[in-house]
Amino acid sequence: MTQPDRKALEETTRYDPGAVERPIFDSWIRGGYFHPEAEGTADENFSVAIPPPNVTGALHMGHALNGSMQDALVRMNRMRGRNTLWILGTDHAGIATQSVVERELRKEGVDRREIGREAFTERVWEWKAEYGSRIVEQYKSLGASCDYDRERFTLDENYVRAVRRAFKTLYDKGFIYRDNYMVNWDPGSRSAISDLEVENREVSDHIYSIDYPVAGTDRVLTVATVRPETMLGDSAVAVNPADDRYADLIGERCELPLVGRLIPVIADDHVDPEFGTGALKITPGHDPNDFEIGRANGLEELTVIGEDGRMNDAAGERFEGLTAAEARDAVVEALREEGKLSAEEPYAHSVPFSHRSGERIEPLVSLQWFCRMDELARPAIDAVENGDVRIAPGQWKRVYLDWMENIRPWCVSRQLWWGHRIPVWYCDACEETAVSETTPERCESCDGDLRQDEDVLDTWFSSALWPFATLGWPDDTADLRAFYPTSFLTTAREILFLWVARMIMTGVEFAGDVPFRDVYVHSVIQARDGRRMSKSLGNGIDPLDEIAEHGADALRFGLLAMSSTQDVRYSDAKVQQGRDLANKMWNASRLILLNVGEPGGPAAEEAERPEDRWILSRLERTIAEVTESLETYDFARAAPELYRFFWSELCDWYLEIAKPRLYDGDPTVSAVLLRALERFLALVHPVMPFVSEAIWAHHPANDGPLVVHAFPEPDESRVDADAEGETREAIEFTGRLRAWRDLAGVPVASVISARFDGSEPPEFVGRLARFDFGTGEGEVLATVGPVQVLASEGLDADAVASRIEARREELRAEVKRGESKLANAGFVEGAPAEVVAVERAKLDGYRRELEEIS
RNA sequence: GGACGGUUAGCUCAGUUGGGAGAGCACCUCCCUUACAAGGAGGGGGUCGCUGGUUCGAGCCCAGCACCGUCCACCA
Repeated sequence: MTQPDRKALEETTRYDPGAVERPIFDSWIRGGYFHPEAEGTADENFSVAIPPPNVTGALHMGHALNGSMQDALVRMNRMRGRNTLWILGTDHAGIATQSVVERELRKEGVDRREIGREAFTERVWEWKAEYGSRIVEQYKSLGASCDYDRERFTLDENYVRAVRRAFKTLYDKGFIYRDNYMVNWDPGSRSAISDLEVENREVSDHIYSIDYPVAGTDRVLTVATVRPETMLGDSAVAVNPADDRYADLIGERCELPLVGRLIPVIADDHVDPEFGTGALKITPGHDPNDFEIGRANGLEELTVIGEDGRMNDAAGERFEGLTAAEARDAVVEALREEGKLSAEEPYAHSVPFSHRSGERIEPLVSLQWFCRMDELARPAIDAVENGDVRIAPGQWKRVYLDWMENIRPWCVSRQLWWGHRIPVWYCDACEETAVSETTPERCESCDGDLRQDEDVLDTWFSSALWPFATLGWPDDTADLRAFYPTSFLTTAREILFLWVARMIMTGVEFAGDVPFRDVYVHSVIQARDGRRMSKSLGNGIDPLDEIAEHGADALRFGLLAMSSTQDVRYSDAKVQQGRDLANKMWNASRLILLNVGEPGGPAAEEAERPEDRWILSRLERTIAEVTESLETYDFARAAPELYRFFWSELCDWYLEIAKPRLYDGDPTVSAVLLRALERFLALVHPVMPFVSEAIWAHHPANDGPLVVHAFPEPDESRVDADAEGETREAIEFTGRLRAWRDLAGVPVASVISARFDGSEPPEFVGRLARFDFGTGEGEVLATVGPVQVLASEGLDADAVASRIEARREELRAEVKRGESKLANAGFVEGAPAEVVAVERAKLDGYRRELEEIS
């Protein structure tokens, strides 16, 4: 904790986040405030598991936004006295990390296959030790109050046990199985990937019509295809059984051009007679639809494209070794030569690409491990339907349920070296398969040598266990008992299926309860151009740059303020607003803290003046509003509300109103200001932890750091509607007088002589508007409501007259509007009585003012 | 092909159950007034995407259309 330092307070007229943030963060760490003991129950405690960033990653805006949201709620609950844990860690991120290290090796001229699996993974671990947790350090810059002593990694020793336990359990239940099946093959990473890692992109291709001669006849079947290169692996031609044009050909054979193989003409309902020629070439080895049709009809699954994305020897000498793209041109050329190409037209369609490598997916049949999801999904569907897990905003609940209802098997094996190696061992001697949590020495059946499966698991298989594996599962640990289930999850919607849904499934299955009670799906912060921020587009903005320039509090405030239910374009205007607020807080606090009297005066509660009661009342309303906003994840409402109260009500009005009394040492004002400042600092701390803690260090009531200060509860007894109304009226009237003098062209410095007709307003009205109501005599030049402005040297009579005429014009328009509205029988009879009454009162007011003003 | 969002001031976005269109930034005028010029006071600026409908009254409700975005989808 920094020591209160009056000199620093006097001299520092500008808040400098760069100088303040790190020492404050270190003091929090030293105090151990982020490291709770495993005590109490999950119901009493508050816990969050951070979405683990990739170990290769750097903090980006999505992390910064999500981190700001989590930290706001974590800090608020910690301040409320709950035993609070925010667990963080990183994900080993199979493909991403392997690629990074492979790239490094390539720079040294080394291929990973040369050094072998063991040496390679050793290199990855070295890389991880050196660069791996950079992102964890970056979370500290943001001020994230995670428990850095409990940092986890998805390849930790204990995590390996969790993954193996999960795998074995699912295997024993029959959910996990191995099968030769069509998968999304990513030639870039040379691995299978899951459906969720595939993105469809619109591509301009050509659609080709190819003539397949029907054997023993002079007829041809013309098929349409966008992938002519796969015809080398065709096993059949299919037509719709109800299609009269081809009914007589079913059961016949076609001669496959270029290849000469005879393939059957089969009937299948999947064929749409309306599309193309109504005849469909069937390549079970290289097309997901054809694969299904092939299996249904017992067709041969030929492979002509290999795992490297090139044509293999089965494609024939002429094409072997070509990439699929090259082979396409070559096959088209060959067909043209043979006169088998009857049409070629441009064709736009969507094509699957690997989300990881960006390469075009090559559907291939290969031997992979799959996890059947339907039975796991059932309780996870129930959990959301019955409210055990609440998903907000509401539309995402529907999206989640739709996906879960139609869930398909998950391909969990990856042909990589970096990751959780599949815990399956094969015995070549007796062909036994062993699935085990621990590494078996010998084959149990024949004592033969065992060989572990070469593949690793999908990264998401391990992250699916995150909320409980980080707490020690599969052991029954104190952490699990104290902090599981976690309290909530905030997440980007792109990982709703990839991660969130799977956590719910595994949580129910393994940990016996849902992993979190609330899921809040936040918006996406887009680049200024409205697209996603991305490295390749070069339109990203680095949150660390923003922190360096404006401070972490400013970035947090800005992100929360701009976060919305809809996606939003990043603009640093809101971040600057946060920076300005931090500076304003600092300077207003200087004014207060350097001028308040000695402690021991009357309590704020005893204040009697309306303006004192006004600010205390406004404060409590603000506390209620901000608290409710935070509790409902409405950060975009909470942040501006904090700004509005502090800047506009406390600084612009109350401090200006109270200054003379403050300088005079009025003890009531001191008490009011100290109370307001203390409660506000605690209220704003979850959003802007650094500046609030920095100011708190100088507050006389400081008896410990703000990070563990009580979060303010709204105090209804301080809400005072009368004082609010009275002061609001005085403030509005001050504004009218200021506007009047501005339009009348009165120089700022000159005080306007005036008389007040009736009982005088609060002292501050005249002072802040620079009107002197005490000078009785003189010619009345104008009236502003109850104020009679007296002629004096500084007043330009013409300007005043035109100002008055302008106002009268406004009033006449208002009167007209009100009269016509009230003359409308439909309105008077149809609208609620109070709406009509309000309208009448307004009309009366305008009429009165029109009479008064001259 | 389905589904879900969005369209409001020059920019980025709010707008609770339908009762006189808001904020921040930008802009204009004036002010270095002893907390803050990253400041203070005042001000200008909008056919709420388009077309119909319901209603005394529509940014808000209903129907249709247009454009932008996201997700899901095995039509070659």
